[in-house]
Amino acid sequence: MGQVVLHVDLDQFIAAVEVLRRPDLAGKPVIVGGRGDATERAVVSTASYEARAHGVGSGMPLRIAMRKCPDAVLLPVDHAAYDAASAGVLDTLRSLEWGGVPVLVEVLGWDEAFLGPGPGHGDLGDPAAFAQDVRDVVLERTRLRSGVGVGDNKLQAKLATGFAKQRVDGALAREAGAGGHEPGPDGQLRGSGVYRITHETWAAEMGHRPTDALWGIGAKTAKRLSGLGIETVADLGAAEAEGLAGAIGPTTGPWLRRIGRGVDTSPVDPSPWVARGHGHEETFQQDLVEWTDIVAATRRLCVACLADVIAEGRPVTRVEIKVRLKPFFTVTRGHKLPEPTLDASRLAEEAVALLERVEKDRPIRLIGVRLEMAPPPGGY
DNA sequence: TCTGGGGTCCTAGGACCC
DNA sequence: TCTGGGGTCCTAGGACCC
Repeated sequence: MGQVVLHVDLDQFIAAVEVLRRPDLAGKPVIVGGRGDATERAVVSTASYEARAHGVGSGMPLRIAMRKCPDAVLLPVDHAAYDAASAGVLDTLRSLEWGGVPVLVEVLGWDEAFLGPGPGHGDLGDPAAFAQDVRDVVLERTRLRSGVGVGDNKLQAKLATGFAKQRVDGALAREAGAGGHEPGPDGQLRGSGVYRITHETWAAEMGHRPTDALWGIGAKTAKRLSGLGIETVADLGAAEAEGLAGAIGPTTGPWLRRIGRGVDTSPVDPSPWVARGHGHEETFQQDLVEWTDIVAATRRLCVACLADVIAEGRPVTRVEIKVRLKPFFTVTRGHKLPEPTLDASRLAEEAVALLERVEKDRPIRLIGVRLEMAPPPGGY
C-alpha cells in the first residue's frame, strides 16, 4: 500500500461565496437557487447551515424551501462568481508542496479536489498535519473554510471528509435538539475539520453503515442490494463476487464489492478535464404545447450546445435530445451521425428530426439537447 | 402551483455479421 | 425444420454525482 490521499471539500461553498461579497448575510439563513424567484420552477442549489436547520436541502423546489424557511434570503445562482472563487481555491491547492514536490490536484467539481503526492516526493510527514495546513492556507488566501479527509485511497479520503465536517452540521443539529455526535472508533474527533480513514480503521468506521453511505451507491442500488440480503457495507464486502456480477452486472458488481472493502486503486489524476460532450436543457415556466415553440426551443438549445462544442474544437459525432413530458415522464432519443460535423443547420435539423420521434400529444415541461464530440487526438 | 442543470458511465437488447 | 455462438455497433434508459 503505502499510499495516502487527501480530499478537500469547501464548506457550503456557494452560500459561503455569497456571504463573502455580502457580509451582512453571515449567520443568516441563505438559499441560493434558480433566478432567485420562489414562484418559478427551480430548486435549491445550496442552503446555508442556518437554512438547513429548518429542513431546507439541495434539490428541493424553491417554493417549498421558502415555505420551510420564510425568513431566508433567496439569491439567484451566479455561475461566474462561483467559477472565479473556485479558480482561486484550485490555484491555491496547486501551489502547495507535499514531500518537497508540487502536490497532484484532481478536480472533482467547483468545491472539491483530491490531493496526492507528486512523483519523486520525499518524506510526507504526518498527513493529518498536512491536511490541517491545507485548510489553513485555503482559508488564509480565499477566506473559505473547508474540511479535509485523509485516506489510503480516494474512496477513503472522500468518505473521511464527511466525518471531518460533521461537527458543523452536528452543532446546528444540537441546537435543534437532535442530540450530539458519536466519537470515531479510534478516538479521532469528528468535525474538527480533518479526519482520517485507513485500511485498518475501515471496518470499524464503515462496516456497520448502510451501503448507500458509500460514494457511488445511491438509493436505487441500495434497494437492489437489500433485495440480495446485503444491508451494510460489511455485508457488501463479504458478498460473493460471482453472485454480485450476475445480479448487478459484470463491471458494477465486482466494483461494488471492492468499495464495500474500502478498496480503490484509481490514481489521483491531475490531467485537465476533457469533456465528452456538451448539453443544454431547459425546464419551461409553462409547459410547451405549440409545435413551433417546441422546435424553436430545440434549435435555440442546439445553438447553445454548439457554441460550447466549437470552443473545444472537436466535431460532433452524436446528437441526443431529452424531452420531459407532462406530468413528469422523460424520454431520450439519439442518433450517431454518419460523419462528424460542426455545421449548425445540419445539427439543428438532426435535433428536430429526433424530436419528431417523440409522441406529440402531451405538453412538454423540459427539452434538452446534447452534442457528443469526437475524442481528442490522443484519446481520453 | 411538487420535482434544476451539467455531466459521466454502465447495462440490456436488437441488428447485423461471420 | 430448427436454430449454434461470438463479436461489434447502436440506441434507450438507469443510476449516480456535484
